[in-house]
Amino acid sequence: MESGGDERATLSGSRGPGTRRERVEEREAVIIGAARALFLQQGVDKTTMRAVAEQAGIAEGTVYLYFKHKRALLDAVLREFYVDLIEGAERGVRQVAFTKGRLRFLAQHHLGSVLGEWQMILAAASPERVGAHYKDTEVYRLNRRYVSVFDKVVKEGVDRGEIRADVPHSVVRDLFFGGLEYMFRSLVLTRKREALEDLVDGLLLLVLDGAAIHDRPEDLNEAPAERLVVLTERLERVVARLESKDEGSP
Amino acid sequence: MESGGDERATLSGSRGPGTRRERVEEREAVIIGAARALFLQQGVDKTTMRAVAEQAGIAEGTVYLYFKHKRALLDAVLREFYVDLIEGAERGVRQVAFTKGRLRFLAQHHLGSVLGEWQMILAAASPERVGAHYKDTEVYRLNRRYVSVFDKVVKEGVDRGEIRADVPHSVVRDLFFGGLEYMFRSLVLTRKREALEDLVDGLLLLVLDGAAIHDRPEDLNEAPAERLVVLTERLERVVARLESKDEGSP
DNA sequence: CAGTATAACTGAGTATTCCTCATTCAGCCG
DNA sequence: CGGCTGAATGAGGAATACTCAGTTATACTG
Repeated sequence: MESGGDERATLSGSRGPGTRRERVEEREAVIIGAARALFLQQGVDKTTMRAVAEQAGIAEGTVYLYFKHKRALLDAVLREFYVDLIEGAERGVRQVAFTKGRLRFLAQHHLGSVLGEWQMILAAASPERVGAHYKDTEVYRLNRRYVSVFDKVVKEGVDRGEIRADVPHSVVRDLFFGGLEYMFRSLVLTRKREALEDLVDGLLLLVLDGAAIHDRPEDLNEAPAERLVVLTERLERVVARLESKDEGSP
Repeated sequence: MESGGDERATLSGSRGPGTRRERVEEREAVIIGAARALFLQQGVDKTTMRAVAEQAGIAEGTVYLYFKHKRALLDAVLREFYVDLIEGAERGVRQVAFTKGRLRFLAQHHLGSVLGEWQMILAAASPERVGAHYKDTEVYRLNRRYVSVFDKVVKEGVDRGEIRADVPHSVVRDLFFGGLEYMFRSLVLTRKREALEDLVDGLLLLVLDGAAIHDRPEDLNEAPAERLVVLTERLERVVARLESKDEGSP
């Protein structure tokens, strides 16, 4: 799929920007760029391969020398998109100290990127993506890498005592990214992009503090001994379960 | 689009199941049913109009007498889907008393319905749906009606003092449904459908109580009983972590 | 009941689009 | 300069959404 080898290409290319190999890669990049622009502008479905070729300044058949089908081309575009997204997320997280700030950054970064290129995100989530072989694709792995940036932030937050440990990670993740995706749809629909920061604040407030009202102060001081008893029983049950599981497996 | 009037049709239809009008509507329903089955089974894109016609027992051209294009047919199918969804949601909410229970029902109902017919939900969220004229479509209005069931529950929760009023409604809604959609994707991907109820519990826990830990620094230096409380909370966190790590196998 | 107007239906044909492949082109070596 | 190999081309095949001229079924009238 990725073109034949030709490793013996020398620097002797009198014409063109460099070696044969370099020219091939250059052209691949041109095609991806053309596709990305068109996909973004008019959507994936409405972009014909003819238009991509035209935009790239080559013949239609040539595109198929570089990408087996339209889907492979879309994958390459998605790859570029994800690489940028991941890069930005990792860099930003490194520059912020505490969990809340990191989550705020991730949310803003996600919304900002996605608002610019939402066709990509939708394409990445298109029907076939949910089907059988999705897990074998590179886009899936890229998605995992992106999501893992978030996971790491949460995990560190738990270790620091900033985030509760009794909520399954997968739920936190789904809520965060799912919520973001719906918020971005609302944004696109209402076109009120200036409200982005307020939305992110609302998201954080909700994800961190919840929607319920608790009049807890009394609860906390109520019968500490009772709570310890309950807790001990829970601990014993967990340990028992863990022990029995260890026996069962090698 | 919806066939000519013919309001003067009498009961005199000697053949067929009834009047002309009735037969037309009957056939429309048959087409929608055929399309729904095929869309569900193999996805919208891979379902050809020829296949729909065949399944409905009519010629391909006839389908176009009832639906202007494939998209219109999809809209009709979505309409049916949403009507069922809304009906179920309203009925369930009526039978549950408190906000938390209602939200739990809505989440389970949504996940259950969507797991059965996820192709529909994905189709409803397809790229064009986010574009310019989405707000003019009937699917948009149906979606609003469905979502408004949730909104009403939240609003009542606020009135009763069960739900905080200082979180924007739109954010709660996006978080809830967006989270559900991502959770359902995880479900489809991992195929662990038996975990549905646990997931819903996690969602509610998170949406209602939040992910953050709030310890009160001043408490730390107070009476032993207070410190016991803090200690207990820490223990609880550890237990929860053990328990959640233990999740996944019997 | 025969005749007819009209609604309902049909499927071959059109246009578009993804993709293939026989042919042509361009650069590099002896 | 001649020949060879990889790159590029664009006409053509196949699939599919949609159209329309022709056909059939139905309901109404005399």
